[in-house]
Amino acid sequence: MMLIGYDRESMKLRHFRMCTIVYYSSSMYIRRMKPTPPFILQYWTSSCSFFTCTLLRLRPYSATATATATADFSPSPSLLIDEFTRFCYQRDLPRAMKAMKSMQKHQLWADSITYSELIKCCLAHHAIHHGRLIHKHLFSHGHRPATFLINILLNMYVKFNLLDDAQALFDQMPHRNVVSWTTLISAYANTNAMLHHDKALQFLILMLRDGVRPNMFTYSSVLRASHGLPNLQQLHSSIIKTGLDSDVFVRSALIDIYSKWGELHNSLRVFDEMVTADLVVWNSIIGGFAQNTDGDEALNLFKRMKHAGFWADQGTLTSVLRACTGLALLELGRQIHVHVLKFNQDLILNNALLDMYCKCGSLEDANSVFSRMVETDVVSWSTMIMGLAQNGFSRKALQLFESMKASGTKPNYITILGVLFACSHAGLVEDGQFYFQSMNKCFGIYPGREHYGCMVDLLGRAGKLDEAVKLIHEMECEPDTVTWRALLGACRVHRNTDLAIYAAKRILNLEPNDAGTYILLSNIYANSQRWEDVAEVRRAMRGRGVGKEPGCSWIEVDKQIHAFILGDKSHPQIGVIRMELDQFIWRLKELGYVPDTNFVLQDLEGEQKEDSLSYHSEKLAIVFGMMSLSREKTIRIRKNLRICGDCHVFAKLLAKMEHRNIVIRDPIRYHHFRNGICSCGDYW
DNA sequence: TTAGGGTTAG
Repeated sequence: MMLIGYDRESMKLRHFRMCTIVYYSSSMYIRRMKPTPPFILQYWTSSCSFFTCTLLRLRPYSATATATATADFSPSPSLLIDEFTRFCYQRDLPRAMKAMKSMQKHQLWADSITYSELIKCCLAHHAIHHGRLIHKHLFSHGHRPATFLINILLNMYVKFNLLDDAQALFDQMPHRNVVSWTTLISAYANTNAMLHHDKALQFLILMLRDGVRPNMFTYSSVLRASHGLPNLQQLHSSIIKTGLDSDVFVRSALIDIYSKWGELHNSLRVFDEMVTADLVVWNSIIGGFAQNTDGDEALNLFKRMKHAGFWADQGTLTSVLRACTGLALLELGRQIHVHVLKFNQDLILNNALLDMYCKCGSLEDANSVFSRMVETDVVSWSTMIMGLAQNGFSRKALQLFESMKASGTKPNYITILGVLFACSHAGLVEDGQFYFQSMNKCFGIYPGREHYGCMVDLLGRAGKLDEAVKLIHEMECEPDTVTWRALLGACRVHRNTDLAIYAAKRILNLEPNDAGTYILLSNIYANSQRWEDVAEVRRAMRGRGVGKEPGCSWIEVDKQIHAFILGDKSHPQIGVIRMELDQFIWRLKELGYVPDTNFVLQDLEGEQKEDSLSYHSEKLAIVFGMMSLSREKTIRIRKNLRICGDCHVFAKLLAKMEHRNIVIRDPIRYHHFRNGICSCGDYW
């Protein structure tokens, strides 16, 4: 390669082939190079073209400079563009940017593809400043880049999450094609803000008015922005009219959005209409059901998928684990764990596995997975902290939180929630207050509704009802039903009827058809022997058509799920189970067990009262577990309602008498019964 | 050049 420059003495363009080059940037000496061998100039990196050079011309084979020619180096346009292009393709961002600066000075531009490579490089390095310089260069000296290239810039701003910059650029575009519109629509649809979703939908209309036809990219993006079912159905009809509903991306987006709106039948319909699905669509539909707490259907689809000849990938297994988690299917979860080992480096999948073990009440397995994970993140730690807290190991949860801080992982909103949950469920009032008061100062996390809910729960359970009410009044955000429910629960435990009625009414103002609150209120009246008020609540429920959800417990035995519903006698072995249960109650009574009739919801007397308690679903499930599972196996039960005080005493005593381990998961927390005590310390 | 699935709470 030769260097080309103007010789200041002759004022002519010269080729310098043999020289020692000393070159400067401003006045600073940078480098000196001797030619080896003479006549052949070593290939110089093109960085020399950006400096004023002093060229020391040498005689052949002479070591002494005989003449000095100082030249203002002025490279040829093609050379500069070639260098720039090379750096862009080499992803050498600093050199490419230098080369671009020189091009800008000489009013030179490379082709669009080269800039797209450079912008990719900026995105990879999150180099926003460089991205803006490229934007400036492309529009410098009145230059007008092609629509293709502006689209790339537009996408760059979107990926940098600079939507205002993207919008400003879009507004300036003289010509917008389907990609320009789709990029902007997709940007607005992908945020969580309602306002942005509205914009995405407005832009779809403007796009149509502009005569630009949406394609599959546009529809698969804009679907995310749909608000409500009518709007979604409208979009779905437009998609069918254009014939784009056969596109797998569009189908997948339709399945996702129908699932998001809880329209699982529509999701399934869209899915079933497909002639063939690829793996991702299967994952969409399985994930849709798993996230909508319809684990049964998710598992059915998983079976169908395997039947159709597909191998599960990380995404599938994560959703299937989530379904197991929701249904508390420990044995199936363990089987999935075997498949997970193939993807043992996948962080999200491992986190789902951790959560499955925690939610199925097997902390030993969760600990074992956690300790073997090569990579952990804030979700892994938070899952473990919450898992320990929910399972009654509050101290361990707090110890783990300290380890997390020591590991350098920054806690997030949910981590703190787990910490407060641990405190509230173990009665650690002072610890809870300390973490709550320091969360903003130490971790920069402002307390949200959920944190206040935990604190109300913490104070309320500890009997500090006045402080709990004071805290609700101090909340910066409006208290919601979760907050009032926490107070209501505390009122029930501490028998504060007046405050309970106040809290319950606040809940019913917000959710007039909430069966749980009516039941809790009726419970409180029943505990205070206010049977007329109980009847009044029942009347209000009937008036509104609100039904009490019957207590239901599930247990997994030999890969089969057995459900026990209060008052339901459909289980094939129900007669034997009831007889066995009566035997256990009789033996326990001899050891001092007295049924706690405070938990009966009806105004019944004597034996009748005791009877309705005897057949609570969890008691039937426990007895069935004892009959079906070998002694060394833990009896694991999932419940739809909170466990009642009588069943709690029953489980504790039975676990001791029969030397069995029993775990009951209710909608809020877990109870591990062993040797006459429960992990919750009777505080729940 | 533009689009798709999976993890922690309630």
